Amino acid sequence: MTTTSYTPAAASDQAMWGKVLALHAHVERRLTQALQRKHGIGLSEFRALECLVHAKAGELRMQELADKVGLGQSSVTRLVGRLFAAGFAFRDLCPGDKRGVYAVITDEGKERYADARGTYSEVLSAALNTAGATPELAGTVQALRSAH
Amino acid sequence: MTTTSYTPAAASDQAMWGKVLALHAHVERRLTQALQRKHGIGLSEFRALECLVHAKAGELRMQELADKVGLGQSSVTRLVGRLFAAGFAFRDLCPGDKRGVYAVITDEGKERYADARGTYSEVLSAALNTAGATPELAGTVQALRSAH
DNA sequence: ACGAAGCTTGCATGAACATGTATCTTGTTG
DNA sequence: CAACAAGATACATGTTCATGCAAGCTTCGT
Repeated sequence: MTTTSYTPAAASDQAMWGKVLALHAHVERRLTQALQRKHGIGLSEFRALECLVHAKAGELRMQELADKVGLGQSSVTRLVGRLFAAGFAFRDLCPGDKRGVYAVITDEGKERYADARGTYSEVLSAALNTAGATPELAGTVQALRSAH
Repeated sequence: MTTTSYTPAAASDQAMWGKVLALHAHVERRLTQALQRKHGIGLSEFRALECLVHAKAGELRMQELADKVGLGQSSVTRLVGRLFAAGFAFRDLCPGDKRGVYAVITDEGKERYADARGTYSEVLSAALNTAGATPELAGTVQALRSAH
């Protein structure tokens, strides 16, 4: 009838997604502020460093990094540019394919990540706790945590 | 228990939040593209219209709107400016408090919202389904839907 | 009670920044 | 050479932070 014939869970999906959005906004805002204030880096930078630290040899192709941090390809070009400007990473040519570029983390980048990691973890759990303490989001947080 | 010195659930919180981020990025991207392509409005505009439609008299104070859509105060000033430029809303002075401003939805705004509402609902459910079909996110989506 | 000083609140504006889309450059491959 | 792939760049948008301004509120001296 409507565009698709019949979408049974659409209404509850919408209510559910509204809570996810509220939770996401709440948590991400706190993480952003804490990382910026205590360590001088943004959330995308932190997550990129995290990916690089855990990657083999501390390096990733640009497109791989884009997928892992959930950004577009061009955003990652500039993100790595920022990491380079801050001394946390550099670009390296891919030996086999001269089109390819590796983003490589530096020792300084590893240190900054190690510094910020604790903050991230603490603030994340704290933000989830405060969100879970509100009646509106309690069920959502609990469901996510139970599911692991 | 120990919120500060020792956070037992921190590690799993981090893993869990990574999945929420992936899900959020996936779904929001699809919603953004669908609304922009089919109805020529952004996600924030759609959500603002939704808040206004459901608000008493179709009007909200700027700060109320900011809270509901999860944006900062200045972002909402500009968001309502865009809605005004598109003919979907206008500003009205608050009678009691001359500092206050109401954002009021227009008939045209209500129509555009009614048009886009179906798209939003369908794309949301579809995006949740595709995400839930991946082994990585299946558990997360299921947990959220069960919790409703 | 009056009223002015000082703080707070609600919104607007300008500059900086991050992101997405489209396009361009360069390199690879058939 | 044609077709395609990986990144870089140009441009337009949207978001935030810091700031500014105007209106309400509070307090205190007279």
